[in-house]
Amino acid sequence: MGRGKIVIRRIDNSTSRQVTFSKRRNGLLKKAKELAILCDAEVGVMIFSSTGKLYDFASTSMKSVIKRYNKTKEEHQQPENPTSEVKFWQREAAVLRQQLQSLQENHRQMMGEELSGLTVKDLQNLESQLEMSLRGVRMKKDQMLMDEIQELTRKGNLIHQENVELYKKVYGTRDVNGANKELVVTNGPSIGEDIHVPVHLQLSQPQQQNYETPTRATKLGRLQLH
Amino acid sequence: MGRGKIVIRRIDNSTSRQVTFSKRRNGLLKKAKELAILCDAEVGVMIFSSTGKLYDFASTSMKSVIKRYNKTKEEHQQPENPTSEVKFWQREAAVLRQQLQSLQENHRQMMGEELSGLTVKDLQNLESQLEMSLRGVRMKKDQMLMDEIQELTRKGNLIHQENVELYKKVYGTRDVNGANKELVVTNGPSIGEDIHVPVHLQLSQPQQQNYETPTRATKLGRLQLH
DNA sequence: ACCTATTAATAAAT
DNA sequence: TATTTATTAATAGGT
Repeated sequence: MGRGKIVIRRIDNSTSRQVTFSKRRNGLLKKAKELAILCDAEVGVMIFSSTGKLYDFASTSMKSVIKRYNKTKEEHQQPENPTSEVKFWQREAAVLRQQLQSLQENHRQMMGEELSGLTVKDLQNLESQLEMSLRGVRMKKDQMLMDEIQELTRKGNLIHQENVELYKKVYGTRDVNGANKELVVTNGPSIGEDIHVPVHLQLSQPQQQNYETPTRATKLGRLQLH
Repeated sequence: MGRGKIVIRRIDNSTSRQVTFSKRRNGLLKKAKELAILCDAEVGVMIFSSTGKLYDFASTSMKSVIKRYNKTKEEHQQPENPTSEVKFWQREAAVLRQQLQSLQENHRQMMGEELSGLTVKDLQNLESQLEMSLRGVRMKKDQMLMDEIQELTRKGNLIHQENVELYKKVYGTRDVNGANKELVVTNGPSIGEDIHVPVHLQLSQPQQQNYETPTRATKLGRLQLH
């Protein structure tokens, strides 16, 4: 129900994700209200954004909804038993720590470190994965550069066109090939779109330039945890 | 969004109310699921029909959602009875969650996914990193294969040596170049150590074989968290 | 439950 | 973030 159809899958682009979150969150809360009013139901909705912010709605009060929920579920252990609460968070931390550790090991292997425990087959698969990633990254990069080139070309042509128009206004249509050639031709002969083909070939090479601060690589390579 | 517009007000007709409840309840739950998936949010919905029946959805678990809700509310309102131990673990979990998120984003980028937010420079650095990793992985893999070849060669030579000794015991030292050549030479002429040079060159190519279950790549590529 | 005209939600662009 | 607009999705009312 928008300009195009979408697949229900995590939205990669973080800006779009945030925008969509904002819209759909409001939509969900509105629908919850309507349901409660139209159908005389008791409704509670809790939403935590990925950044941890809470958005909620309760037709009566959240306390009441939760109480009723617990009652229905026959789990009366919600309030505070300080010991159990500590245990809950300890377990939470343990789970998170384990996930972190697993992901870290993974990350190190993808960085080409800590390969000792792997079999040849593991290494081949890792190699394939890295090749695939590399292809994706290069494709994206090339695309961005080509887009930029195209945009610049477009603008160049516009300006060139403008020059021609200005020239006509200043000198009229007579003597087009005369002394003014130098002015009109300044931009070079025909700024064509196909200029990107040789450029593309250049950019695909595994260049090791590093002509600016390599902040990103450092960030990627040496994520500091704890 | 139906045959006619409706006002958001309690539906008098009990049958219509029930039908609408059923439809809109499903709609709400569906939207909640979609929001959670699309925007990476933690969502909990509880609905009690006017007859008291419970319908609910939680992207993680309702227990977790309620706990988080209570925690968030509690933090923002009363400086209650903050058992320092509970607070400690809550902070611990928060820190770990943040680290996880950071590492996950990183991981996705190294997998060639979610490249939308990056600049060309970022992509170049990422590319360099992937190339470096790839070199490391290939080097390790080649080393392992070469070690294996060396080991096999060593064993082959030992067996060959043994064969020679056995031959001597059976036929004495006479006629070493005679009809027995075929037996002695079975292993090929001179199982040398330097055989690895051409082998190395072969193995360095970005082969895409995948002739066995890619369990490792899958594991690396799709680490499931939560 | 199913059908479909109609409204509501929202994806993408701005 | 807010607004606009083209499209899809939800659903009201009917069978």
